[in-house]
Amino acid sequence: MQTDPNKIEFQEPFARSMATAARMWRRYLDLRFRDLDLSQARWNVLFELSRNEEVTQVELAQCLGIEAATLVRLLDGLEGAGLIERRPSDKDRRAKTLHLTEAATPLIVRMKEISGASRAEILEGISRHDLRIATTVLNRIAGRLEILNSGQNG
Amino acid sequence: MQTDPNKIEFQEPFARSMATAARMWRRYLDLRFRDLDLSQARWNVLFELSRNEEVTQVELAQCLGIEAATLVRLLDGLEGAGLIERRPSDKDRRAKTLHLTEAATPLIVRMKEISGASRAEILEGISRHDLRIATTVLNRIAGRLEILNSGQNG
DNA sequence: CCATACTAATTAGCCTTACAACTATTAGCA
DNA sequence: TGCTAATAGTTGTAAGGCTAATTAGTATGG
Repeated sequence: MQTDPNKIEFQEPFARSMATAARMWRRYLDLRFRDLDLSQARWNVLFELSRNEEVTQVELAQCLGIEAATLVRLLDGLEGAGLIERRPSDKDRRAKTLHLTEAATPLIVRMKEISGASRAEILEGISRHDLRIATTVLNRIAGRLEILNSGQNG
Repeated sequence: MQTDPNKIEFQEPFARSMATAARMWRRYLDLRFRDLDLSQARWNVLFELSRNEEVTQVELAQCLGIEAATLVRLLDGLEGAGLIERRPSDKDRRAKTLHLTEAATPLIVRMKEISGASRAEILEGISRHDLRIATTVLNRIAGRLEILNSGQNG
């Protein structure tokens, strides 16, 4: 570690804060979504799908930054609830393309409201400037971790 | 929502980045700790305990920002691995105080090295200034969420 | 063309986390 | 003092995330 030692004392608190904030954020959203019988994880799937339909599972997992195996169960739940459909791809018989159902659209509107309101509530009082810096930092970290993780696995 | 609409477009990307970065960070640490048969979650417990022994489970859960019920299982694992002990409190017969064993100390040294090195690796190239702003933002969020969550539950 | 390597989706099994319900104990108040 | 409310720890159950392994299908190299 030839890193500037002055920096190290900032790194540990950062890591803790990030982990805690992320956990609590999810918890809060799960709470807010409970009336709709949905969770933050499922909401993310629906939201991503609403921006980008016809994708395959692998592609969607990539967008969401989760493993394909994790996505399978989320999709099982959403399919069981009648919110999405899996259709066989006509290009590749292994693959399935994902589609929102009619039932999903009003729900997505409602969820957008809730998640937007929650975000505003949680982030209230934080300046645009700071939020943008924080976002940049987090993006950079995610990018770095993607390299590091893929370096170990593949 | 009478929030400045200009801000909203920054909020959604922030939330996504935070969730993704936190997930990937945990994943990377779990990978790095695998040789030691430990996980990021257990490491956090040991680390917090090394700074603050003799606490009860409720107190420790508070420090870590997790539920007491969640901590129980983590402690079960650590106790099974011979790294901690639960002793009955002499002040309150319901409570137990937590203590590291001899076996834990060399492991903690090793884990501190690994987690420090990982942090440096992941955060490399991010300026102290930005990191501090990001930390402040995340801390503020955690504080806000604590209020919001407790407001719903208790 | 066929054997081999890769890829898409799934399943099984594990860990971390949460909530709810339960037991034992303590604290408060009437 | 004795009843009631709160608190410490535990257990049950469920969801989300991961890896590893399986199955089916595609691509590639000889």
